[in-house]
Amino acid sequence: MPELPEVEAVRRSLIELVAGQRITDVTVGWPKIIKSPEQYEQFQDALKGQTIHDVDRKGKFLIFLLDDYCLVSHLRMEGNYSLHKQEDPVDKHTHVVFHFSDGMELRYRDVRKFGTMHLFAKGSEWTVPPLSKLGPEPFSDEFTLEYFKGKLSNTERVIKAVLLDQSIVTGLGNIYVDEVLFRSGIHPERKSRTLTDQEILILREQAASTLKESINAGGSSVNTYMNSHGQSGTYQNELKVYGRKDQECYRCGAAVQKIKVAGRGTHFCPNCQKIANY
DNA sequence: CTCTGGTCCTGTACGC
DNA sequence: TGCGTACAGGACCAGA
Repeated sequence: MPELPEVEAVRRSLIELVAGQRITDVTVGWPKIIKSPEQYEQFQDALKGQTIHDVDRKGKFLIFLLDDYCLVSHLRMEGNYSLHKQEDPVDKHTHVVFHFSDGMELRYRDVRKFGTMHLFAKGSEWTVPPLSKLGPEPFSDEFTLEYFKGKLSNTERVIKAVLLDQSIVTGLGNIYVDEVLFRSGIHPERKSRTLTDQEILILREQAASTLKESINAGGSSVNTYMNSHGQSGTYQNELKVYGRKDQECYRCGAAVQKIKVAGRGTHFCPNCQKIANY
């Protein structure tokens, strides 16, 4: 559920909590979260003695930079980090704990257990999945009109499926794709190759502006999502179609519809986002 | 190539 | 009131 703006909110709050912290030990309560190294014991061993220097992000991935390693963390549906004292009671959904030399600990909590962590030797993280497969972020210089046009015209898929594909553009998830398509006046089931140059231009602008606005609002707090300080964002109040099934479209008053597209619940306004004629 | 459906998970919503 | 069941979803994988 956390998408780019929410992960950015987490990154900003997290860096204040962990920058400079030295890891003395790591507890792993659910080994499946650790995707690499294959043996989670190696994950634990490698991290002992490492200091966290910075927390970066690409798309929906958090990237912890350590002395010799790089920890790549994906929160998936509802993973979250928080700092605790050792003596604080441990929630039953806490699956990974990073113990620090000052006695505090960073806890990774994830009710669904869908989140992932990859540990790589520093510098190699961009050469292997998952980071190597990511396309540019919507507001990056690499996300040029030529690039976007090329990707959209090169496939028979519907636009929603293309926007969810992290290898084409990274950071959008189910919520923001619906919002961006609404703001662009484009039906989620339009074949991406039928989009006009003008529509592609608008889509690119709206993808960037929607995410930027949400970042500035601290992200959206749908389903009680919060950053690592326990603060919620406010962008959920700005959502125009997501979660508004059967409610009036803010723009035209028609009832917002919910259908399934690319296997996902999809909200759109049938009046503002017409598919006819294509 | 692309779509569908299963997988991983568990809390929540819903029907009876 | 309480129980069973369907559902949600990011990324990935197998099969059509």
